[in-house]
Amino acid sequence: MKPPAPARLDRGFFDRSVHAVAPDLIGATLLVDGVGGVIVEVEAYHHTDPASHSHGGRTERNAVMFGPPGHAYVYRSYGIHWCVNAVCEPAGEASAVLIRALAPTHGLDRMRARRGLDDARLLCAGPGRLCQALGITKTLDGAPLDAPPFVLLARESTPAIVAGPRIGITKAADKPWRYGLAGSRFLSRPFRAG
DNA sequence: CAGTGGATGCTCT
DNA sequence: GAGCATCCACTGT
Repeated sequence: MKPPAPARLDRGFFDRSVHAVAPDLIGATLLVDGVGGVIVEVEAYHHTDPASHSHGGRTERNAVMFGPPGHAYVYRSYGIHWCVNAVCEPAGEASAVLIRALAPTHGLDRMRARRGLDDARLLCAGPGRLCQALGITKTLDGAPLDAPPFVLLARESTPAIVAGPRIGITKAADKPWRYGLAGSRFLSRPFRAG
């Protein structure tokens, strides 16, 4: 017997608190046009969190965060990189999970060509790196995660998850809202005691 | 391995 | 005009 195909995550998966969705995304598989891998690192940004782009209210850039869950919020970081989030919670709550690192499993050659690197460990180890490897840009801002070019597959077992402070922020920097797959070689940075 | 600084462009005040 | 949810190259141990 052929094992059952992994379930696709539907929009209902994201229609929960960002603090529930974020750790549940660890171990899920994210693909864009067939290129991607297993999510090993994420960060949660709640609308009541001063570090969240949505904290100051709706603007042109963060408008997608105020829309329905299960969609991609893509923004430009430091003028150079793209970063991708999954919008969570009921529409209007404006919370999202930043996807920070993948363990590459699909389309390694295309990732290497886009990144100009051979080392699999560095292809998707960081939010800007993974967007470059998967070809994610502003054109996917607002796109649903349960339709092409995205594929999002549920994990098939519950992994060991570690948590710690988020990276690269100055506000609410003490909150332990970064989640990672314990022991993964593909994290953007190691977890302190994990 | 740790720390520093430059690149680079858009958003918001 | 300031401030970034980053990355890379370079320095010094």
